[in-house]
Amino acid sequence: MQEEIQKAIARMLASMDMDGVDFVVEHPTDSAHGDYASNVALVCAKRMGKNPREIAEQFRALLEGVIPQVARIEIAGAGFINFFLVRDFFSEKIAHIRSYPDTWGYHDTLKGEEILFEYTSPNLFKPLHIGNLVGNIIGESLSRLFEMAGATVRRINYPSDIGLTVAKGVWGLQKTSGDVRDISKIGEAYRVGNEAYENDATAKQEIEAVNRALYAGTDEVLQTLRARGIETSRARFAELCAILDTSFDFELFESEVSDIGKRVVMEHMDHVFVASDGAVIFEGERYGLHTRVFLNAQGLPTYEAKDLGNFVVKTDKYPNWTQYFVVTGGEQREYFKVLICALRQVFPETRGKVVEHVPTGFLTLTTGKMSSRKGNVLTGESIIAEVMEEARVKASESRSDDVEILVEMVAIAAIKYQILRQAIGSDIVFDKARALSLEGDSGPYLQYTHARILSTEAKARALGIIPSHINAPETPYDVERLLYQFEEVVERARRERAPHHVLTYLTELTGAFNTFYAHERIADKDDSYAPYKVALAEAVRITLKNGLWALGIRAPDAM
RNA sequence: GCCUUCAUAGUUCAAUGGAUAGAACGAUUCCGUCCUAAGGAAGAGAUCCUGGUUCGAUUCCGGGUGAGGGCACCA
Repeated sequence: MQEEIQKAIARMLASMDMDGVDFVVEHPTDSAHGDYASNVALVCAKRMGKNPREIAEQFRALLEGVIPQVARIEIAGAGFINFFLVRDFFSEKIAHIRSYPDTWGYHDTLKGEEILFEYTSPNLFKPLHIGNLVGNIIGESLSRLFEMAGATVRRINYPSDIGLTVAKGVWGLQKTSGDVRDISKIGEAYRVGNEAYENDATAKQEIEAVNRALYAGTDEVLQTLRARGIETSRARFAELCAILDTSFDFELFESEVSDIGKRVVMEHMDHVFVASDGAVIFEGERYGLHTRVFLNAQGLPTYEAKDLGNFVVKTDKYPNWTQYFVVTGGEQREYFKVLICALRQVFPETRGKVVEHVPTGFLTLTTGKMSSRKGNVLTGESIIAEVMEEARVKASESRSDDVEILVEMVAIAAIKYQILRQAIGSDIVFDKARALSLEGDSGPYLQYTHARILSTEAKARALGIIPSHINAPETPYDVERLLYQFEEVVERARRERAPHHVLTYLTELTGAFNTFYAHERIADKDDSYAPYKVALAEAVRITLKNGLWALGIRAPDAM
C-alpha cells in the first residue's frame, strides 16, 4: 500500500518533470491525520518557489482518484498530504489474516538465502551469565525475523570449552571436591577458582599450570574432570535452551577451531598478518582501526585467530551461506571491526556478502556493569527462577490446565520483553521489580490479551456467532487501522536488526484492542456487528501470536 | 591520549528530518450485576548546554559537559 502511494506520487512528479525529489510516505502519529501521509509538498516547496500548502492542494487535485484504495486526501498542517484508505481495505485485511493465519507477517524478501546466526556462546564452567541470556534472546528473535522474511536460518552455538576460565573451574573442582555432575557445584568451583586466581599468587600459578596442561591434553585426571564438567554444563544449557525456546542447528567448540585458526593465520603471513615482538599481529591501523594480536609469542592462537577458525568451520558446514551474523556484547564492538576487516582480507569471497557483528547492550543494574568474574553474580538461572516465582503467585488464579507450563511461559515472556523493549545495542538497565511486576507494558500483558481473545471467541461460538468481515461498521476501529501495519513492522525490524519495533507495535496494538474490548461488547448475539467484531478480534489474536513468535515468546491459550 | 557508543517525564523505554514528543511504572482520581481487572478511563509530568544546516532538528553537522565500552599477546 505504502508502495502504491509512493509510486503514484513518483509518477505525478515525473509527469511534471520533477525528478529526484526525496519525499517519504509514512504513517502519521495521529490517526486523525489519515492512514498514510506524505511530506512531498514540503520538499518541493523551495524548488517550485511556492508555498507548501498551495502545492499540496495542486498535488491533491492530481492524486485524487488515482489510487483505488484511497478514499480521500486531505491537506493539513504545514502542507502534509494525508491519505485515508477506503473502508474495505481494513475489512479485507481482516479476511486475509483469517484466511492465512500461519503466514500472516511472513514474506519472501530473502527467499533462497541461507543465513548463519551465531549467538549465546556460553562459557562452559562459568554460570550462564545474564549477558548470555541477552545474547540468546536477541539472537533468537533476529533469527526468527529473518525466517519470517523467507530465509533459511542456521542457529549456531560457539561455547568456550578451553582457556583460563575452564582452568579456574577445573582447579576449583579439585579444591572443593565438588560433584562434577552437579551444575551448582561447577558454578561454585568456578567462583572459588576465580577468587583464588585474583587474590592468591600460588593459586594463580597452579591455575595457569592447569591451563597449560589442559591445552597440552597430557594430564589424564584433569582431562577427565574437564570432560565431565563440560558434559554437566552442556546438559544444563540444553535445558535452559528448551525453556528459552531456542534450538541450535550446529555447535562448535573453541578447542576445535584453534588449530584451524592458527593455520589460516600462518597461510596469510606477510600479506595480511605480520610478525611483531615475537607475536603475529594484524595491523588494523592501516584501516583506521587498531592492531590486534592473532598468535601470541608462544605461537598460540588468541581469540582472534580462533574466530577465523570458527569462520572456516562454519562456512565449511554451510558452504552456501549468504549472510553471516555474530551476536555478542557491545564491549566487543571494536574487536569485531578489526576481526571482520582481517576476515575480508583473508577470505576475499566474503567481500560481496553481509558479514556483520550485532552488538547487544550490556545489562546493568544500578551499579555499573555486572561481571560474572566478580562475586555478586546475577546469573541467567537466578533471574529466571525469581521471575518464575512471581509468575507462580499470579498464576494461582489462572484458568490454565497446566499451571507449571504457564508459569514458565509467562516468566520467559516477562524477561524477554524487558530485554527486547529497547533498541538492541543500547545498554539495558534490568529493572527486576519491573520484570517481576508482570503488568503494564510487559510480556504477560500481550499474552493475557491473546488468551482473553481466545476466550471471547469461544463465547461467541457458544452463542452461535459466525465471524465475518462482510458487515462492517462505517468507521474502522483504531485497532483495525493498526492491524495491517504488522507486515511493514516485521520487515523493518529485520532490516534494522531491531526487534523492539515489533514489540512496540504489539504493545500499541494490544492497547488499542483492550480499549476496544472495554468499550464494545464483542460476543453479543443481538448486535448485527458482532460477527465483524469477532472477526476483528480473531485477526488481532493471530497478529499477536505471530508477533510474539517473532520475539521468541509463546502465546498461551488460557491464563 | 586515541577510537567508539550514548544523554528524552521522578524511573525504565519509544519516536525511517515532520504535525500537539508516545507508552509503561510510580504518585493522584475514577470504572465491579456485563465477553478473563495480568484490564479500562481522566488529569499532572521530559528532549544535557551551545552554535550551525533546513520550510521544519529529539533526530544531521561543529563545540562543550557528563557517562559507558575499547585500545598487543585474556575471552
